Amino acid sequence: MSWLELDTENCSVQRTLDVIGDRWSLLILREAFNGVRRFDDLTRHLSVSESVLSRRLRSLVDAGLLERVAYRAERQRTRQHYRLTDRGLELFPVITALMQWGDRHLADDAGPAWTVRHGDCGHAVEAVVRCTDDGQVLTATDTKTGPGPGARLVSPESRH
Amino acid sequence: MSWLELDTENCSVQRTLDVIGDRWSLLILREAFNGVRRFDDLTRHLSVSESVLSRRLRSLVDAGLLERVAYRAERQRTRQHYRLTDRGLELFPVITALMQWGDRHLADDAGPAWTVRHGDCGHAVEAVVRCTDDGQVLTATDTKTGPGPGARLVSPESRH
DNA sequence: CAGTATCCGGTGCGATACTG
DNA sequence: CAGTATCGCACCGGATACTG
Repeated sequence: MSWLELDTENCSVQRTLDVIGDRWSLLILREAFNGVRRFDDLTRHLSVSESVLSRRLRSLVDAGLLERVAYRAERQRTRQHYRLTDRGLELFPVITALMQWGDRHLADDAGPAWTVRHGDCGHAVEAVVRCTDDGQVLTATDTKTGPGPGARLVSPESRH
Repeated sequence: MSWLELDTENCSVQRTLDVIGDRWSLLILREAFNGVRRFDDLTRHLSVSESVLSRRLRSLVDAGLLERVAYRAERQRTRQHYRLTDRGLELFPVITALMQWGDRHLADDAGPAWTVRHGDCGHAVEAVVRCTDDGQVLTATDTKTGPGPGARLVSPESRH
């Protein structure tokens, strides 16, 4: 028996997708990364109905990715916005990797609609997988996948 | 008017999600990265019905992420498997970033079920966003987002 | 401005049965 | 082993109306 027979029910990819794997969450988060954080701005930027946006925002707040904050600009009335938490900010590589793949494979002839640049120097950014030791950029074939400490076997009843 | 009023319909995140943003595609691809590539192995590893798996595989083949290949091991009969294309392999940062986030925020006490390591040296890998110039690892707040060559305005009728 | 409540419809999914 | 065909249902999302 190889590790290929390990269960994937507790896989982190699956668990993450259970939180943000629906049709709207990642798009809402992308807007939040871009600075669009108010309810009505989100309804304009995403063509999403108010009721759906409301539900998604609540689930993202419940999951600890966004927090609802009241704020008041100088001499203006109080408004609400949804701010990324640290937990939410850590999804930056996910969003960037999705964007990068789309830029490379699905962009218009004109090019991508958005660019993300390093604030300090203005150069483009890239999402990569690296070795934590020497920092070398790795492709899938440079890596080996194996069971981790939480590994479980594929349940017997699903085997023939 | 700021670039916050730019349209996001042609956003690369959205386009990518249109291809792999459903409930199963990324899990199928994760299995493919792990070396699980035959139809019946996939049905055991993912608790997905055969009809759904069939449809998802076809859409992934149509999108050019997988290719269906017949092969024959020594003295065995011909079998089929679904192999990642170059295009599919380039989703490695997406899968890795999702897994990393789940490892950090949603794992069991026991730890994650899987680990991905650099084949040469055995050290763990990480998904990061870097500056293409100096290679510095960046968080969301280190970056600036702006319109790219394919940018479009938010359509007037959706504004008030 | 910032939502909630309600209803309704389509799509995707799962179960089951069947084929080469 | 590697799928396809069919069907029913649940859920998600859209539209609309309404509230503080």
